[in-house]
Formats: sequence, structure tokens, C-alpha cells
Amino acid sequence: MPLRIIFMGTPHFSVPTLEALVEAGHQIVAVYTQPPRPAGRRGLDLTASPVQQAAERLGLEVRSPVTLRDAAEQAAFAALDADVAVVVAYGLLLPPAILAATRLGAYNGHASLLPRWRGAAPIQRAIMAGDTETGMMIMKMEEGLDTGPVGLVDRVEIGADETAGELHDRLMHVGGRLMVEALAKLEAGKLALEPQAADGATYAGKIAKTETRIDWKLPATEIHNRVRGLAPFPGAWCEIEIAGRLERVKILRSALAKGSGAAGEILDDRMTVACGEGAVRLVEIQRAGGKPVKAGEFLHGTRIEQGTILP
RNA sequence: CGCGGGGUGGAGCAGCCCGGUAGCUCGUCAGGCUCAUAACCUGAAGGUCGUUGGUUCAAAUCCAACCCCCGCAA
Repeated sequence: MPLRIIFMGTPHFSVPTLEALVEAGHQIVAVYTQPPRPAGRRGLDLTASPVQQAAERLGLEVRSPVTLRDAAEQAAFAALDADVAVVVAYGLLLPPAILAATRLGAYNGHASLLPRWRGAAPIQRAIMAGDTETGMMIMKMEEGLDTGPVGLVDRVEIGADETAGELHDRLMHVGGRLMVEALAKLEAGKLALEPQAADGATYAGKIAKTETRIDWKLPATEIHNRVRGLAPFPGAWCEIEIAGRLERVKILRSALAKGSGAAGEILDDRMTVACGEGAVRLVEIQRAGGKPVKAGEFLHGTRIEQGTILP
């Protein structure tokens, strides 16, 4: 039995779930997403969200209200007479009236092992914290931020060198499958909801730009985790003197290495940098104005002398 | 009209200010050496220097317009 579903999501992460629901034969009565925002360097172009682009490709109705707080929007939502709302990284708070406006309620796909990493950036925070395991959870939404009871869990190992981008891509597909499974159970009345653990809640706050600069005084493992957690977006960065000028470069991939020295010191001709404790090798780098390149290619055009101290 | 960097053989860069026969580190191909934790030696191929127009005896280099890429900021 197909369900009448309202889908709510915005970034790439949400798209596989939308596609999986369509694939599973459900009826998507409307897709809610964040309105097109100016993007790009010229400042003028409005760019539709990835979810909107996918919805239009699939021939689905798209709605992009700025808020769901006013009565008119809530009435329009309720008038869809949906069975369930499926929410994945939508980006807007859902007021109680919305949560209660479908027959079965609103269900959210979240990329962490709740109650750890509630909030905006669970994937990045998990890697930055050095977690070795995370997962996808399907929970019933409540008023609180990611506090609802959990219906399904799929645990996933985090590789020692895995980046947020890679983990993101894996989890979004896991999330799609898990949501389809959850809805099948829900429809059959077999979705058991369990309250989240009382202890261990942490919040995955948005990434602030002050966190993206690499501090070479930190231990190597922390720097490596930060590089992984911020790659490919927004990217951890540091400054390197190139041709006599300090230039900002993003570090998109690193590896833990042996060696020690003053924090920020280049230890060899392979971009191994001493940290406050231990060392990391810079593996993939992007100069301002350039595209990402392997450290080897970077060095073909730019000599970095051993003994240089990075600020 | 938000700020800024850039488009040079397959890759990453230099050369541009001070116009005059295209350079560096790699890669590729051929041969040698031989098994080297991103080897070494010798030789070779490969470029309308983003596009269009202008200035000039001469333009990668100066001028104008346009296309594309990227960093910051939103």
C-alpha cells in the first residue's frame, strides 16, 4: 500500500531518500525545500536546492515557504491530507501544528547515533571528534531538536582516514533504504519506537569559520580529524609561503605520520608537518584559485623548503 | 554591478611590470641500468601561451571585450 507522503529536505543528503521513496512506489504529494538562494560569485544567480532539482526532475510539486509558522502555510500543509511527513535535513523548524498535521506524524532521518550529535552537522562533528562509529537513525519527530523516539538504526563504521564527504555519501544511501524500511513497518503497525538514552546527548553545532583554520600546536590526531571532518567542505586551511607571499591553502586530505619538531615545521620534502604532538603529512591540497591536487603535484610547481615553519 | 586569484605541451608551475626564436619539476614514448620503501642514466615526441579584436617591424608579454575555473564573503 503506497503512502501519501510529504517530503521535506534541502541538500544533497536528502535526495537519495526522496528517490528511494519514489522507487518504493509511495505517492509524494508535495516536496518542501528551502527557497532558492543567491549563490555563486556574481551574487545574482538564484540556485534551487538539490532537493528541488530532484523533485522537478521527478515531476513532483515543490513548495518552498520561508517559514512554517504562519497559519496559512500550516493550513496548506494540512490540506494535503498526507499519511506521513518524511524529513531529512530540511533546515526549518517544524512547529507542533505541522508535526500533528499528518495521520501518522513526522519521521526524520538523522545521521548519528542519537542522542550523540543532535543538530546541524552530525557527520562532520563525529569525525572531528574522532568517533570510530556512527550511523543513521529514523526517529519520530517531537518539538525538541532531534529528541524523538527512535524506530530504526543502522550502524556504520568510520574509517580511520575517511572524510566527512565520503561518510556523507555512504550515509545518505543508508538513510534512504532505512526510511523505506521504517515506513513499511510503520504502515504495518510494527515500528517500535524507543526513547533515546537519557545520557550521552551531545550537540553537533554548525561549523564556525574560526574552527576551520589549522592550529599546528594541536596534536596530530586532532589536526587529522579536523582535516577529515571538514573535507571537502568547508575545508580546513592553513597558510603557506609560496614565492614569498603567504597564501591560504585548503588541506583536503592528510595522513598521520612519524616525526616531531616545532609546531608547523616542514620535516621533509613530502609535506610532512610537525604538530604539537606527532606529525601529519598533507596529502591533498588546494591553493586559492586552484583546483585540488595531490601533494606531489603541488610540489612540482612550488618548492617548500624543509625546515619552513607554517604559521 | 560584493572582494580577490587564475586560464602557458598530459599534470603542477615560472615567464608578463622592463614586448624580440617557450622554461622548470613531473608524466608519456624509446633504449640502457636493474628490482630501486614517489629509482637512476641517455634520447625523443608533444604547445594556435582561454577566445576575439586592437597597438607594433615584432605580442604569452601592452590595450579592449568576451568565455571558463577557483578562493573569500553571503
